Amino acid sequence: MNDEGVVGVAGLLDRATAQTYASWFRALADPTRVQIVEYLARQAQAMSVGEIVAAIGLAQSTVSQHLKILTEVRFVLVEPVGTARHYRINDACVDCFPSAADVVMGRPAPSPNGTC
Amino acid sequence: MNDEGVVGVAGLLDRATAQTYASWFRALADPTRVQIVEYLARQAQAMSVGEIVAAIGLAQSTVSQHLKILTEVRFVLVEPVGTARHYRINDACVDCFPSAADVVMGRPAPSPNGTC
DNA sequence: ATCGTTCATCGCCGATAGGCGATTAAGCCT
DNA sequence: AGGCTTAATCGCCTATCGGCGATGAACGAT
Repeated sequence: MNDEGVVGVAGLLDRATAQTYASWFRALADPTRVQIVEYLARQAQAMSVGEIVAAIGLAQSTVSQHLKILTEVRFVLVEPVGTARHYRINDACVDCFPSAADVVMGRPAPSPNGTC
Repeated sequence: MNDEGVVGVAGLLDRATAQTYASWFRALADPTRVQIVEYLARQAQAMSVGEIVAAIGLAQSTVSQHLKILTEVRFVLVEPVGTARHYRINDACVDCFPSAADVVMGRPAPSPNGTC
C-alpha cells in the first residue's frame, strides 16, 4: 500500500489507509451491526436474513439495510440459496480487522496482512 | 459486565456491550480521527492542539471538535498546561480497543480487560 | 488594564445515518 | 399461470455528522 510502511515522513498515517480503516470502523459504528457481526462470527454455518431478523428483533428492511452495509465493506459474505440468502462472516476480516485496530493504536501489525 | 461472558443465551452480544463498542468504533469512523489517534499513539509526549492542527491541515475548530469526540470516549486524555492543552493517547485503550475488535470478530478476549 | 496567544464553543450549511412501512423482485411450488 | 415465501429496494422522516468562520473564554506577558 505504501513502501514507507503506511506512515509518511511527517508521522501521519497514510490518508488512503486512514480512509479504509475509517470505513471499517464506520461499518461497526452501530450497536445492531456489532451484534450482527459478532453473531455471525460465532456461527458454524451461514444464516438466512430471517434467522438474523429473529435474533435481532428489528424490522426486516432495517436488518437488510445493515447487512448491505456490512457486505459493502466485506465484513460479511452472501450466497444466494434458492429464494433465500445466506450470510456468513468473512474469515479474512477476522484476521485483518483487529490488526487494523492495532495499527491505529500505534502497534504496527506484524502479521502479513493485505488480504482485506 | 455479565456473568455469562457478555453473550446471552440466544447467542447475541449483550446490548450494552454492543453499544459501548459501537461508540468506540464511531469515534474512529472518520479518517481524520484515525490519523489523529494513530499520530498521538506514536508520540512520546503529549501534543498541543496547534501541533495537531499543523500535522492534520484542517481548521483549528474542526480539529478541536474531533479531539472532543476522541476525549469523550477516552481514547485521548487532556491536560491543561498554561494557556495550552496537551493531548495524549490513553494507554488503557491501546490494550482494550483491539481486544474489543477481537470480541466482535468472534474471538473472546483472554486478557483481563475492564480498564476502559 | 490591555494585548496576544491558545483553544473551545456556537451557528450555519449540506450530507449522511437509522428507523420504518410499502412496494418490488426473484425463486419455489402446485 | 397463480400464489407463497424470502429478501432487497424505495420513500419519508428525524437526527446526527463533518466542515467552516466567527465569537468567546482563559491565561501569560507587558
